[in-house]
Amino acid sequence: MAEQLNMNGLSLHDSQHAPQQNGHGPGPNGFERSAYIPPHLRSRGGGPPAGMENGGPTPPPMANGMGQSAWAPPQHDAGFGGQARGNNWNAGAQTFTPRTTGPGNNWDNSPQLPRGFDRNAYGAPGGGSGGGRGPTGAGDGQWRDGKHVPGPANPRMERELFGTANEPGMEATGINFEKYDDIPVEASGQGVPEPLTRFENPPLDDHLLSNIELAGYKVPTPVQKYSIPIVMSGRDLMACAQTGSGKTGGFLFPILSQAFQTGPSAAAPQQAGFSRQRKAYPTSLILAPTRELVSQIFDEARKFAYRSWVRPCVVYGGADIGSQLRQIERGCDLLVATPGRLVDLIERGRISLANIKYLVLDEADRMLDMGFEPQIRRIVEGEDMPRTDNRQTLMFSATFPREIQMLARDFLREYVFLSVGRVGSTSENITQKIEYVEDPDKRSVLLDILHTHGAGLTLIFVETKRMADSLSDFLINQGFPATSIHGDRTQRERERALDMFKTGRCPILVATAVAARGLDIPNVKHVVNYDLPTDIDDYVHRIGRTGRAGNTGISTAFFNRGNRGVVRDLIDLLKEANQEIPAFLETIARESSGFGGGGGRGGRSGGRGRGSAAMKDVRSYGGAQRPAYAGGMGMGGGMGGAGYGAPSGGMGMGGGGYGGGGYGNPSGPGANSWW
DNA sequence: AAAAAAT
Repeated sequence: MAEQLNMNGLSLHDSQHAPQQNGHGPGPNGFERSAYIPPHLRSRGGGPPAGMENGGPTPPPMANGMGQSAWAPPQHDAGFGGQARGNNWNAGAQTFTPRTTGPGNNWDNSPQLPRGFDRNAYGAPGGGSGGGRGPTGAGDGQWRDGKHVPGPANPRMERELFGTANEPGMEATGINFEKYDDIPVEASGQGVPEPLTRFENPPLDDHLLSNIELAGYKVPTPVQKYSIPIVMSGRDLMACAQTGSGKTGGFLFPILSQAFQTGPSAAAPQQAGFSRQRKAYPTSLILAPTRELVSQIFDEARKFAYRSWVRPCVVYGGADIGSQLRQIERGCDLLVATPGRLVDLIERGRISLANIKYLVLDEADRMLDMGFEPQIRRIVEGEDMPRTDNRQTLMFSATFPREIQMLARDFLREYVFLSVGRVGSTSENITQKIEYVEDPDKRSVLLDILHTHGAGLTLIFVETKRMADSLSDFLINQGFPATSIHGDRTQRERERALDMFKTGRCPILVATAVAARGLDIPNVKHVVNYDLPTDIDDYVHRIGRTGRAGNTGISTAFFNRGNRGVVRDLIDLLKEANQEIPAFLETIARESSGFGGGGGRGGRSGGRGRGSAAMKDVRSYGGAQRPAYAGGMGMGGGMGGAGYGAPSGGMGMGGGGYGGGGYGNPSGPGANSWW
């Protein structure tokens, strides 16, 4: 049972080994159940606000009616390598992150105290690290006497972490890195460190290097070349990069490298009055918008934390919270989370952010789109997270619209701005076809395609959840091995669908936007945009599910007049990627441009610059406080892939050029919905 | 407009 804490295992097995956590048991959980208040109803009138943010001396014992209680149920895994880890932290004052105060490289890892932080008190409450055999299996090492003592090799674990993942995806061999070398990267800011060229130079931690090798990564991707030295030198980072660029490694490598070398950070001061502290104090927190993405990042973290003292954990909604709680208790140094579930766990008093040294916001623009801003702000600013001076913050976002600039201003400190060109758009690994198909004909055209391109994984994107269901039902009725993934399916169904797809047992997956971004599914042969998205960036993300890592892929999009909103962007994109442009696209583009004085395009340009918003360091245009948004939209100078998106001429023109932009709501604060 | 996410 101590195996499998990977995501899938977590959700698939939870009902088996956690019966009493699910409600009707005696003790804590029965209590939990009856006291449960839905998150969105909490702290509105009624219930006392969580009065323990600052670790006040006498927090109410049941601040939220749950958690924090003294009863501490028996740990069923206690026999498996000791109970709560935490006895090995007497290693002297180690600081986790040398946060250099000035710019420049700092490759020696001499511990420095973060500014204004005195961390000599080593209370090491229950959440600590120690000899326990982490159930994640990823980190079996220890931090002992100021040294990193990696755990023993574990062939079975190696197969699980590195082997099987690579079999279908041929990830371990033959990665075509030439593709990556074409990706332009631009860094700006004060004292930007030199990019590295190889993982070994300047050196990452040896143990990390051995894990990187196990994973089959040979050369850093362009993002990694820049981000690794930036993070290692203690700087904050704002990176405009998309999935597929290797950004997960871009933040995991430097974070883990430093963690391996400097050991656990001091634990937060013990809160008075709590003898059984079951709170975890992670040192790294990674937030991402979707459960699948979080799961994927966690899987990567497990690989690179293999045999180390670092215990990665993952929490997200839709899965049994009980098993996640137990996982956290066994050690939680690097936490990957969706915002909602994390807030929940913080409210339950099970996670403290007081020890965070590294905060990563992945797909930040996506998180804002999904309405996570209040929760993110709460996590970053409204709980016990160290302030910007005492942590390192890395933000990744595909785009850099005003809202993200605001977040960057509030969350980052003297950040380095990194702009990474699109992967895929300029590469010719993907053959993009656009077919004119009226809505009622889509099904039969799809059948033709499936018959023609029989072999290989086919990913079909639709706009709505209902369509995802009905189309997959239809395909199944037609005898195709299809399944679907969308937000109304249960987490278990989602994971199962994804797994069936990845393993090829179900090589046709019908998906909504939930799968459009971030998901790394190796070996997708064909992406079908059954319904085109209204945002060209979504299109780029979707087709980016194929042609990955140097493989070739095909993309087919069904286009009709209902999609004329994206026709301009689509043409530009196809041009840029050296793809054939069907005549009907040009025709419809001409029709549309005469339409209401450009109203069709006005929304995008006059709005808040969604989509391909500038991947540009706004600070050079008047500082981060007042993003000179409409000013410098010249689309990141020299960035590949920046040529499309905003209409030629950029934002500056967009506002004035179109008279008709009645709904153009020119980027006032909070101009969130413009349709 | 749709999707996602804390129950």
